[in-house]
Amino acid sequence: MSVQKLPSHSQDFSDWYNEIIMRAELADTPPRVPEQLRGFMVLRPYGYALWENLQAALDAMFKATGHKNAYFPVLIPMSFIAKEKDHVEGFKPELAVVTHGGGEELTEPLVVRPTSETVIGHMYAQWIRTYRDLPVLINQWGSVLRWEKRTRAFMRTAEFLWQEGHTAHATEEEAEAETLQMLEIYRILAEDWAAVPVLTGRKSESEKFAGALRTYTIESLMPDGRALQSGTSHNLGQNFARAFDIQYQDRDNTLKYCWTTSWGLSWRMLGALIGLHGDDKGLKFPPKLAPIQVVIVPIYRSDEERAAVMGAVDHLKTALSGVRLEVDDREGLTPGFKFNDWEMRGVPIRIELGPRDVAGRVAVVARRDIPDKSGKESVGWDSLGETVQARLADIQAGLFRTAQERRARMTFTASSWDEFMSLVPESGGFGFIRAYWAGDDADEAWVKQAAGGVTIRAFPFDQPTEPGRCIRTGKETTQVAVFARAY
RNA sequence: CGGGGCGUAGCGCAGCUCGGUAGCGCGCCUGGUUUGGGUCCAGGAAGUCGGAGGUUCAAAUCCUCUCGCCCCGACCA
Repeated sequence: MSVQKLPSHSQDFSDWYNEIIMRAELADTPPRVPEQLRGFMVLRPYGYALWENLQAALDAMFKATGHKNAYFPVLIPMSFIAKEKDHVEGFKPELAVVTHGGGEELTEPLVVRPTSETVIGHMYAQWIRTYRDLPVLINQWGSVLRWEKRTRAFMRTAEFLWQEGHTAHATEEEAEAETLQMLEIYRILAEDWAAVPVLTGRKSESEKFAGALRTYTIESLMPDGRALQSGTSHNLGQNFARAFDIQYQDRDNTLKYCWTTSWGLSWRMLGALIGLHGDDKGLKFPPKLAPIQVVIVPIYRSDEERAAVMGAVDHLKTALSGVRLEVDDREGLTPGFKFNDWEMRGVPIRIELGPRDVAGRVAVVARRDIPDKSGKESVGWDSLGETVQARLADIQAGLFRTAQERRARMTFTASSWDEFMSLVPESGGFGFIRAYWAGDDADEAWVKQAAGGVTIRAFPFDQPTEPGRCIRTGKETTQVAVFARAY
C-alpha cells in the first residue's frame, strides 16, 4: 500500500520487474543463510493463485490428450544422473548433492532432482513389457532444483515449480508427434491463456536439452527486447531408453527400445506474463489467469449509505457468480487509493459502486487496460454480468494483440553479417532477428562471441520458401534462424 | 567468476569529506477527520548504522578484512 511511484516499465524494465513482484505481493525473498543459499523464492498467496490458474488450464489440456499425473521422488542417486552421457555433462555443474541422511554418511550421494528423466526412466524400464503397455503418458507436477549463478524472480530461480511430462512410445514417429503435440499445448497456454505471443520452433544443437535428440521451444520476447525460453518439449530418441533399458516386446516377438519424450513448463511463464503486460501503474493480468478478475470498490460516507451500498454489493455478487470476485471493504482507505492499489495489482476490471449508482441501479465498470475516464462506463445491474464477461474477453484479446504488435515492432531481418551487427546493440535486449543460417556449432559459438551473447533462439516452424545466403558462411540455404539475447 | 554501483527503522534515503553517541519521507499503531482517482490533523512505536577486527577518551563517519544485494558480462532445458 505504498504511494511511491513505480520505476518506468518501458525505461527501467529490470527495476520495474523486481519492484512490482514485491509490491504486488506475488513473491518474496527467503533468508539467505548460509550465504550460498541464493536464488530461492517464496511464492506468496497472490502469486500462487496465479500459478494455480495456469496449472488448472494446462492440466486440463494434458488430461484431454490422454495424460495422467503421477509423482516421483525428489532425490535421485548420483549414478542415475551419470547414466546418460550428455545428460550428466549438461547438468553436473548445477546439481545440489545430499551426502548425509539420518546422521550417517550415505554410501552414494543423492542428487536433488534437476529434472526427472532418470528416475522416471528407471521406473518405466520396470513397467513396460510389451507393445500393449505403450504409450505411457505421464505428467508430474512438482519442483526441481538447479544451482544457477545469476537468478531473477520467476525467470530463473534455483528451485522452481513446474510440470514435467514423460512419455514412452513404440516408434519414433509417435514420439515425434507427441513432442510436437505438447509444444502446441504450450503455445495455446501462452497465447490463449497468458496472452503471451510465442515463437515456436526447434532448438539448435548447442541449445538443445542435455540428452535429447531434438528440442522444441516456445520463445517469448520481453519488453526490454530479451528473449525468454518459456517452455520446451524434447524428443529424447532412444537415448534414455538405452541408458535405462526401457524395452518392450513387439508384435514380431523381438525386444525393442522405446522412444521417449519429455516436456516442461515452469513458473517462468508467470515471469513472462508479469513482465510483458505491465505498465507504469503496475501489473495487467490476462483475465483468464488473473487471481482476481473483478474487484468491487464500494463508496459511501454515512452509515446509511454504507448499508445501502453494501446491500447492493450482495446483489451484484449474485449477478457476477462465476467470475473470480473480490470486494474491497477495507475501512479507512479512500476509493482513490483503492483504485490505484488494484490497478497496481493487475486486476482486469474494477466495479465502482456508490450511492449515486445504487439510486440508479447501475454500477461503474472500469477497465485496467484503458486508463482514466475513457475506460469507465455505467452499466445497469441487469446487464452487468453480461457486460463484465464481454469486457473480460475483450481485455484478454487486447493484451495479446498489443503484445503481438510490440513483438512485430521488435522483429527484424538481416541478410548479411554487417546488417545483423547493425541491429545488435553493445548490451541489453533488442528483439528478434531473422536471418538465413547454414552454420554449424562452431559458427554458432563464433556468433555468440562476436555479437556479445546473441544466440539462436530457434529455427522457427515458419520457414521461407525462397532460399537465401547464410549470414555467417555465405552458403545458400532455405533455413532461417531467429536470434536474440536471452534471459 | 570478471566490470560497475550500493548496504543507516518495514520501504526509499540524508548524515560520512572535517569522529562527539542517529535523522527525514512513506508505511505501521492510537484517536479524530475524510471517502466518486493515492484525505487531513495530533500523538506514538520501531534502528546491534551489513559483519568482524583495528585506530581513538570517543567510530555510521577513519583503516583493514569480510559478507550480501542490484546492474552489465561469462555460465545456464
